[in-house]
Amino acid sequence: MAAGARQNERQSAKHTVDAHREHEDPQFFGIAQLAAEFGVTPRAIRFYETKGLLAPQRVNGTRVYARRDRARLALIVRAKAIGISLDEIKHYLELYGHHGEGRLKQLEYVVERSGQAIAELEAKRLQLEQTLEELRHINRVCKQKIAARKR
Amino acid sequence: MAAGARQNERQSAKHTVDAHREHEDPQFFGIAQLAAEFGVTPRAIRFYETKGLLAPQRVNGTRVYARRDRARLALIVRAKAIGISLDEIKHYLELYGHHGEGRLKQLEYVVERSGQAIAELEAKRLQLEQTLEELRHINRVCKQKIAARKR
DNA sequence: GACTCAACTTACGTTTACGTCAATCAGATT
DNA sequence: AATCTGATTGACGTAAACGTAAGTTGAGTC
Repeated sequence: MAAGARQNERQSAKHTVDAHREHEDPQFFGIAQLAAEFGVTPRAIRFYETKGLLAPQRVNGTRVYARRDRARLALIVRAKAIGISLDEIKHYLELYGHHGEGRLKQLEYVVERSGQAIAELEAKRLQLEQTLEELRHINRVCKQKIAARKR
Repeated sequence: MAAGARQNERQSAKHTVDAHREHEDPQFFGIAQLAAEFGVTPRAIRFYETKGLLAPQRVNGTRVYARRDRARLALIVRAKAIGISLDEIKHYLELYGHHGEGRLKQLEYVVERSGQAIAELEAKRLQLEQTLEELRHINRVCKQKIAARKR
């Protein structure tokens, strides 16, 4: 992860220029860099792009990701871990994109959609907590039985 | 859901026998019944069986599900909603199966595995709550902006 | 200027989780 | 006996989410 950043530093010969950038957090990121950071493959990131979830700038064809893109990828990865499909994630991302500007109609739409999304996720959290509770029960019971045998 | 149970009652002509069973909860279930109850298709339930997640008794080839099978299906559906693969769910189910009997070694294994499962689910819950928090933030901000415009 | 090397595209393959017929068959109904 | 309903077993299809291989290109390195 941090190793990827180190390699990029080495590539540049301008020590002096690098020196004054050393303490800023980076503005842009490469695909391999992000892939390593979020534990996904570059292939996956390009795939997300074909699905319209990401749209990084290009420099001579090479993808260059800004911090906004990085944040979007972070949300994609989290949402995937929760078990949300890429199609649904696309809707989430649209909420992220449009909640700054927009006219009243737009804002009201975002409120409604995000409200729905929140409700769905809370339902999912309920399922998760029920399952967790059952597993904790099993764990508890087994520990008790083990303790009982050692007496 | 409850409509499925009603249909089965109607099929029997022995009113007297039915009458004394009326107030017991059913022992067995058909595939269409369970499918309706849990919001999945019969095809899906059969598919889970081919994957070794269910093993109902057969009566002349017809699948008959006991309450234990019903409970397993409930867990399958919940786990799927959380975003767990059928392969992983299989492991969960094995915990459910083996935490009653078994020798000490077995019990200790179940404790360890269920402990892992709990840790993983708690991690997932964290991701979910982070995402929820961000959505709530968006929702809040948009509502404020709308309120600001109406002034 | 040849070489390296990462990143790009295109195309096809794979796994998971089912859906969709089609044919069959057991019971219940008429 | 004929029919109808509901369930079962293949066989095949499909959509999502990538993996893999093959060939190309642009930017620095020797």
